[in-house]
Amino acid sequence: MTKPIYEVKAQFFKTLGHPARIRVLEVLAGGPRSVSELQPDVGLEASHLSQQLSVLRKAGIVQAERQGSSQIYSVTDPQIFELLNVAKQLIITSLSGTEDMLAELDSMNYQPGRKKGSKR
Amino acid sequence: MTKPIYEVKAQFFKTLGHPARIRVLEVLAGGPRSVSELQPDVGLEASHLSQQLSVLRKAGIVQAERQGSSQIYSVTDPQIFELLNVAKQLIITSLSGTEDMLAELDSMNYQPGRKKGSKR
DNA sequence: TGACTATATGAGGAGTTTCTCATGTTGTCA
DNA sequence: TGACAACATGAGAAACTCCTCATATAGTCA
Repeated sequence: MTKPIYEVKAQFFKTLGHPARIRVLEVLAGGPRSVSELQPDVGLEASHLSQQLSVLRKAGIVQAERQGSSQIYSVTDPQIFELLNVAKQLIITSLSGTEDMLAELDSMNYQPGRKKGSKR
Repeated sequence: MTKPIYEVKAQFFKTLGHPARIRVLEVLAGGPRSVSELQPDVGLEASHLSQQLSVLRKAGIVQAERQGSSQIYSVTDPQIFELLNVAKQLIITSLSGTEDMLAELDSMNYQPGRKKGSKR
């Protein structure tokens, strides 16, 4: 009952298809972190974060190691960051194609009065 | 109201998180195709395929061009194939890590009586 | 124009995911 | 041992996604 490749791939992408899970990976790019270190950056309620981490863990994308009373999470395979980078590239390229989003970016740059750093 | 990067990324991966949509991209790797050319390979009922194509279109991952009575679909940015390849690599590496799946692969190789080529 | 082909859109049930709240487990430290 | 901290798990409502079926639109060709 081995699944066809495209199903495994789709499942894999699905696992990445959640803002909090992406956020976790972005933070882990800076090195291993405990759950309580992740929490403020990801900004989820503790149990919810735990659930999202469990999704990433079950997919084999991150791994946890107990250290005293904390669990230290880290990515299993640094290639994941390459994937995130290619995705970013694709998004940038694609933004240049869709007029409205480009316009939005434009307006961000051309209005010096706006707090540009206020996102996030 | 610009979305934070991790939301856009998550949305992007979500778009890839469906077997049929991955399948479409795999077929389009061989060059542009009309909907009716895609259909047998993807194996969805026509209207369902149309809906999935619309998801990919709205995400800017594929584009359609009318040619007579057919729509010819193609990928917008060939970098998407790089993404699919990195994903494949990650999956392969990750398979080597999870014992059960490796065992499954093993059993495929060690049973000569089985039709190995029967998938897909 | 009418019949036909190719593709798209909409509505709705079934299934899945997300998130909250309550509770469980495991480790630390006094 | 008991109290506390750090994390995980489970149940359930709300929101979303998938898929089917019915219908719509656009192009071709007689």
